[in-house]
Amino acid sequence: MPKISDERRAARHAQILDAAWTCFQRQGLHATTMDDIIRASGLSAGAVYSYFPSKEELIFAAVTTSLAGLRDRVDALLDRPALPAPGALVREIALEVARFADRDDYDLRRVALLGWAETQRSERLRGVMRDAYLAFRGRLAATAESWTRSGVLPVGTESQAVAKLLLAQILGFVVQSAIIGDIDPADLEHGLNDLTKGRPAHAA
Amino acid sequence: MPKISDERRAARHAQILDAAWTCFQRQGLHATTMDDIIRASGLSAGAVYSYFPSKEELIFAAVTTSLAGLRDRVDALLDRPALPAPGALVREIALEVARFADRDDYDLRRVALLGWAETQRSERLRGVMRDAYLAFRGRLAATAESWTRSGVLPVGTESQAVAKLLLAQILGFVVQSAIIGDIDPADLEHGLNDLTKGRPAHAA
Amino acid sequence: MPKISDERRAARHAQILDAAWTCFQRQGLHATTMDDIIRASGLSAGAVYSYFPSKEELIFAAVTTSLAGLRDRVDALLDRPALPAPGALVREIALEVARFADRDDYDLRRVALLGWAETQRSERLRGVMRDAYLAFRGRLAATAESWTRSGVLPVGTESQAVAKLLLAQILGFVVQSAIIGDIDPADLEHGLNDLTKGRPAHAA
Amino acid sequence: MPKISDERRAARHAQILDAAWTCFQRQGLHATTMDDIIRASGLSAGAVYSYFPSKEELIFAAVTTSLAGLRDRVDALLDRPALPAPGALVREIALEVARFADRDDYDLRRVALLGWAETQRSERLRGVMRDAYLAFRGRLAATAESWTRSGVLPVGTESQAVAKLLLAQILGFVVQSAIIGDIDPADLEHGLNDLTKGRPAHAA
DNA sequence: GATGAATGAGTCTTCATTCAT
DNA sequence: AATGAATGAAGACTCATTCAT
Repeated sequence: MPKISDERRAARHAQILDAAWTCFQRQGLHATTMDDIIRASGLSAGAVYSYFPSKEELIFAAVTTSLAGLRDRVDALLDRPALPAPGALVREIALEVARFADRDDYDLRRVALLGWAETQRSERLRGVMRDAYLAFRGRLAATAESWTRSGVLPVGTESQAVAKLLLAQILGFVVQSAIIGDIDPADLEHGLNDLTKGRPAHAA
Repeated sequence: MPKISDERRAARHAQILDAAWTCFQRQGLHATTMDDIIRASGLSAGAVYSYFPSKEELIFAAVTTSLAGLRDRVDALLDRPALPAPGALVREIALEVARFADRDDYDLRRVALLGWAETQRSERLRGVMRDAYLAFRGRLAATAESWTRSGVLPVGTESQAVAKLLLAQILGFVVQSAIIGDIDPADLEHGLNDLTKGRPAHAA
Repeated sequence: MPKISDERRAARHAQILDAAWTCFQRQGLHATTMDDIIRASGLSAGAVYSYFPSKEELIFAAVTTSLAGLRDRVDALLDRPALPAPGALVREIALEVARFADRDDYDLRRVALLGWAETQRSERLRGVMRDAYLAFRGRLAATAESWTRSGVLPVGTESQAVAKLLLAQILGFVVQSAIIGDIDPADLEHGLNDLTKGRPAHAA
Repeated sequence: MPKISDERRAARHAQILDAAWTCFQRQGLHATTMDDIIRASGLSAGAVYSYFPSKEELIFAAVTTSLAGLRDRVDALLDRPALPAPGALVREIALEVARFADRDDYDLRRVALLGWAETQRSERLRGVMRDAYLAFRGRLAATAESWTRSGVLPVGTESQAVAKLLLAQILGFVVQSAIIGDIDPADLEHGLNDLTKGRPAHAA
């Protein structure tokens, strides 16, 4: 029987995670100190540590939470009965990624870069992220299959290769978005359409 | 010791940079301590600091050097008189990126993730990286134009959009490569060919 | 540990300052390491740094605190309704300075030399010290005026010049005291009396 | 048989000492690094170390040299056959101290403060400085005796006490000069004359 | 349960001095 | 004799974590 209600616990949890992301985003994962997060959360050191036993755990939770948010949004997009053509779908997903901001100071694109780097340090995080992207890619492969079935893509399409390419386009959009900053979701669609209208490579 | 020769200076410089990359790759940029690098380089603290005035500068140099290496390799690929079709070109570039390893313990893909994250902390690094990717994209746009001229891509092709898409594919390959690890340069080509063989979106 | 009481905070503050002075006096301001002070204070590095954000700040606080102690003692001397003659007053002040030792290992005279040197490095410290000595001299000037009013000094006395001379005598006592060590407060009075009994220069 | 002439050696010696003082004055004794001095001297590290075996030795030489310069100037003043009255003499000495500048960036007053502080760290330096001031005070005592003989000071004058007071006035002038900066050699004379014109303390 | 002061190992960096060339 | 690159022992300061109150 906790002295504090479950709701209150969950609220605190979210409050800390929010504070953490605000800091992480501004300063990066490692330049952010626990004190930064503690202050931003408005709680005490002890309180924060009662929710997350270490900074590593907090980083893990923060990245994982973002990944789950991304999954929910992408799932919503892919669960529709009638799916748009590849170019349009990529545009829509990229747009959703760009829009993913719970608060003003939260941008999934910047978050992603930090999480990816952390992946090189934490085996566990790499595992979770791999699983998330693998699941994402699995859904894209299923989509490719449905495109093949409906004749949008030719018979014999390698759905896994298509899924890898589409995921690459989205991830690459994130990188350009965060570092160069001059890319628009529609650019992906336009580029893909231009490429599609060309003569197939093997016929050149 | 009297004045050291320029060659020797350059050799020391490279020796330190090598040591730094070995460590950075193993532990990430910030978890690597100067002491790690100093020990790995076989030099003394003072010697390392006489070549790089701070850890930040060393990180900057390490990332920048990688970027220059990438540029050289990509340039070599794009400078050929007869360029392959889009799918094949993307495959070749991705292959080159995957092969970019001066030593066993150096992998441009892993390096890239670390550099991208650092970009969120260092305005200067972001600038340099932006410029590098912008130049890269410029070359891809020029390639798209030549494809348009040679009829590989249709008249009216937005070369900038195509370049953004192609760069996205390469960057996204890097991410999947580093995190999931099951992607092959050929996957990009195959996926793109499958997509290209489909009916153009607007004609569906 | 919950919030610490103000008294306890003040006690810790004084404890660190005490430790600092003990070290400063033994080894000088710059040869004293933070570790020396930390060990002498019996606290941890973090604790010391939570009270004083840097060594410079600690030096500043230490010198400033001494200055305040000096001011209090001198004020007590000058606030008396009936002031002694110049020679006696200088002797009394010098005696007070020589006695100023909160603990055995604290001697304002040695402290002064260190603070004066530091004054050449720290603009801020120079400002504080200048203000302190200016205030001291102001009080001496007021004293000179009262001597003039009571006829101890002749009409037309330049109270500022007298104040400068008296302050010089006290500061010079400090220097001789710290470096030569064979000077007694009474020496100042005797010397001044001998000089005073002589024929005025202009009347010679 | 040295490869380098004695003159050249002496010139080098002076050159290093000059460089040292320039740096010491700007930054203080301890904040000045050997590298600062080496660069300012225009010589190599090895060269500087062949003249002064350690930084401590260099500091000692620098302070000692200043002391010798001071002694020469004061001696010149006190060697005159007809000495002025106490107030005028103090003014002249203070003026000489204020003028003591071999180069623009050399000021004996600032130097003095640094040397005094160092005195607390170096037994040897304290000894040399004590001897120098003792000698100075000896000359002032002799002067006091001659004043007594010539009737400027009353019979029974304690020449040692007078000398201590006069030295205090000069040293105190140095302190006020370096820290407050608004004192003039003439202030000492005026203050002393005002005090001298007053009724002797014992007669008050 | 909560607090936040305290800990102390660990970080980056400097700098007096040496010595191979 | 002269050079200046190299050394490496300190130094100032930080910060994840704990635990007495």
